[in-house]
This record gives sequence, structure tokens and C-alpha cells, in this order.
Amino acid sequence: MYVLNGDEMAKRETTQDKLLNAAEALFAEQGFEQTSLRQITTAADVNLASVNYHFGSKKALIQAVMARYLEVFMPALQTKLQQLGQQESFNTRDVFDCFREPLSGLSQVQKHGPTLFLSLLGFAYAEIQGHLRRYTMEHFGEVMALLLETLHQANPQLSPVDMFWRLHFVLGATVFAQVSGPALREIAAADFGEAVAAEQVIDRLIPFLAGGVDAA
Amino acid sequence: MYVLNGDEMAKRETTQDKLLNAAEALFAEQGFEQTSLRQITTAADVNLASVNYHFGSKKALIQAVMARYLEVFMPALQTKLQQLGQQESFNTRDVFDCFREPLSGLSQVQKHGPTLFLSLLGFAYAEIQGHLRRYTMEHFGEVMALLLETLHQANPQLSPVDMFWRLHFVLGATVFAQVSGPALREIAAADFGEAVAAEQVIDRLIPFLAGGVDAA
DNA sequence: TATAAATTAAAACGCATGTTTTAAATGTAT
DNA sequence: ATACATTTAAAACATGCGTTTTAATTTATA
Repeated sequence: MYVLNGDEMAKRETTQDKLLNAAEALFAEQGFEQTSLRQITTAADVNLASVNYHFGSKKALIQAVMARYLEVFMPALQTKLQQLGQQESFNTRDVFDCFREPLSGLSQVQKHGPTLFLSLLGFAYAEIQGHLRRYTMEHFGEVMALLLETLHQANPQLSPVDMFWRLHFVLGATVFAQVSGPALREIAAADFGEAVAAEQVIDRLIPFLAGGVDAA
Repeated sequence: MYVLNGDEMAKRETTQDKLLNAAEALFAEQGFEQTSLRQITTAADVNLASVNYHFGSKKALIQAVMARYLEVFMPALQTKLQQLGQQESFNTRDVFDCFREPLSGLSQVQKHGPTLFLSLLGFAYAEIQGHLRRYTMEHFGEVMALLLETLHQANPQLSPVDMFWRLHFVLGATVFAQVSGPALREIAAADFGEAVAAEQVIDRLIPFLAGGVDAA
């Protein structure tokens, strides 16, 4: 009888994990709609039908991919925001800085977790697909309310409706930066001779966002 | 022999115009990929094959829809930017205000031209389709260079590469605001009891953008 | 009015997608 | 070892898409 040794045990991936890993990489690169089940199953080296067998549908696979990150990220962000809320004074920049640790913490679930997650989130918002928008909104919704409230505390001079709009502008800039990030980094590298790592884009983004929110 | 009177002459739409009008409305609402030729030709009340007969392909139809607006908007924006460039001193806000007149001028080509155009532009960027990105970049590219230069004049303290990134963040926030504009206006109206016209979104957007670009 | 060109209509084509079905293989208990 | 459930494999299915083809019809031209 053949027994797996430790290394082989570690390497052994279930079909579902193979699918999740292959899918998230392709989704983050091409978007959800543009990625076919045949691409995914080929990359994962499993049978085409296994997506429907293990997940039920493509929709469910997409949500499973998102869930792996959301379940780690959202509670972490919530904690950070709550901690900040207990301070007696903070500014917009402090609020956005709350995203940094939860984001980089995603490298636990995957080596390039932080980048992948932001790309996925970007596509989730960019693609108008109802179910995805609803799904992410459901999971983002609770934290969003807290975020809105925290931002309002940081900027009491702005009315709630003003903050609502600015928060969504923030979301748009973030999403867009991630989705078109690879292309932009290429252009930037070509035009300015200076390579920019994916992680550094967020360092450029945060001051921009804080400036926008704080604007008169 | 039956002769059309003045009114009937004016109402008479060629098949191509029927297609362009039906297409732009559906594109602005659903995006380019999500809109099928069958939807378009049904809405336009023409035969399915007429898209390929008159335009050659769906791709060409999309570009024709964009061209109707770009050909009006881009020269107008260019003029405005050049005028501003001749002033000896101006700030970021002045640069973004250059977009207002060219944008509202689009109501000439269609009643809701300004809103439609921004939505179309939003989808053109949001959808990763190569040809659209290239096409709009080609037509946006010349003006983009001028815009980048003008913004740099307004903010000499920012390095060109910094300004490059911030300009793209600006684009992202704008695009996103338009694409998800209808949904957001709904939420805002429900949550804050205050209806926001599509045109007013840009009034909220511009201060945000200027603040972001000007950020330390 | 007769002829040619341009346009519209209807149907079919080729292709890719997500999903389902049916059969084989594998694993797991009794 | 046998019977059962789980998983994989291969093929087919149904659907919607952009496009092309062929024929009918309208419009323009001589």
C-alpha cells in the first residue's frame, strides 16, 4: 500500500481548491465574465463538469472565490475601524490607513492575496452583474455603514450626503486603479522609466483619496 | 404622389440613425458587451442584419456611437484647455472646470447627451475590451497629453509621474461615478430623501477630484 | 417605363458559453 | 470481497451570440 509522505500531503490539493486557485488567478486578470469555465478547468487540470458538481454554478464559484477573502478581510477591517473610533480624535488619512493591515494580512490566504483581492473587488464592482454587486454589497454593506460613520467623525464639517458621494468616488478611484493597474504600471514604467510595484499603487492612492475627501 | 410635409421630413430617421440612437441608449444603460445586436435592432425596429450592412460589425457600431460625441467634445475641451493655458496663473479646480462647457454642449447632439456620453465613456474604460480602450485612448490621447501638461502647470510641485497616477485616479472616480451613477442616485435618494439629478453628480465630483490632485 | 443599384427581410451558419447527462473510476464502508 | 456512495470523465445539450447568405423589396437612374 502506497502512503503519502509529508511533502506529498502538503501538495495534495482537492479539486475544489485547484478550482478556487485557478479561478481567482484568471478572474483577477481578466474579470469574471471574460473568464470561461473551460479556461478555469483547463488551468486547474480538472474536468469541465467539476465546477458544476462541486459548486453548482459559475455564479457560486465566483462567490466562493470572493468569500475566501471577504471572510478574512471584513472582520479585520471592522476591528480596525472600531479601534480608531474609540480614539477621541482622528483624520481622514487615519481612516484610510485602517485598510492597510487587513489588506496585507490577506497574504496569509495566498501569496499575492492583497493584490488579487483588490483586483477581484475591482471587477466585482466594475462588472454590472446584479448578483455580484448585490453579493459584495451585502458583505461590504455592514462595514460600509461603519466606514461612512467613521469618515463622518473625521470630517464633521461634511454633511452625510456629501460623505456618501465622496466615499463612492473613493471606491471608484480605488477599483479603477486596481483593474487598470497592470496596464497603467506598464505605461508608467515605459514613460517614466520607473517600475512601480502593485503594492506601491496604494501608497500613491491613499493621499489622493484623503485629499479628495477632505476637499473644501 | 404622396409628399412628406415639414414635420414628417424632420421625423424621418434613416436606419443608421435609428440604430445609433437605440444603440447609445442601450449601451449607456447596460454597457457594450452586455448589449446584443438583437436588443438594439429590436429597439430600433429594424432588421438584425442591418447593423452589419450599414456599419460592418458591432465593433464599428460602438465606435460610431462614441465618435458622434467625441468629435464634438474633444475639440471643445481642447480649446478650453488652450485658453486656460494662456492665463498666467490657474489652479487644479480651474482645469477641471474646463470640462463643464464642452460637456453640457453635448446636449446639442442629444437631449441627454452629457449624461449619455459620460456613461458611454465610463463603460468604454470599465470594459477591458482592447479595441475600445485603444480607440478612446487614440481620441483621448492627444487631449490627455494637453490635460496632463495643464494639470502639471497648475501643480508644479507634483512630479510628472505623480501627476500621471493622480490623473488616472481622477479618471477612475469619474468613470465609476457615471457607471454606477443611476444606482447610487437611487440609494442616495432613499437614504437621504434628496433626489440628485445626474448633472449634479459632476458638481459633487469636481471638488473631490481637485482635492485629490492637490493633496500634499 | 425598364434596368440597375441600394436597402430590407428572413433564415441559416459557425462558434462559444454554461449546464446536464450518462458512464467509468475511485474510494469507503459493511 | 461486496455493495454503496462519491468523484471524475466524456460527450451531448440548449442557448445566445455576431455574422453571412440568399431572396425580396424598395429606391434611384436612364
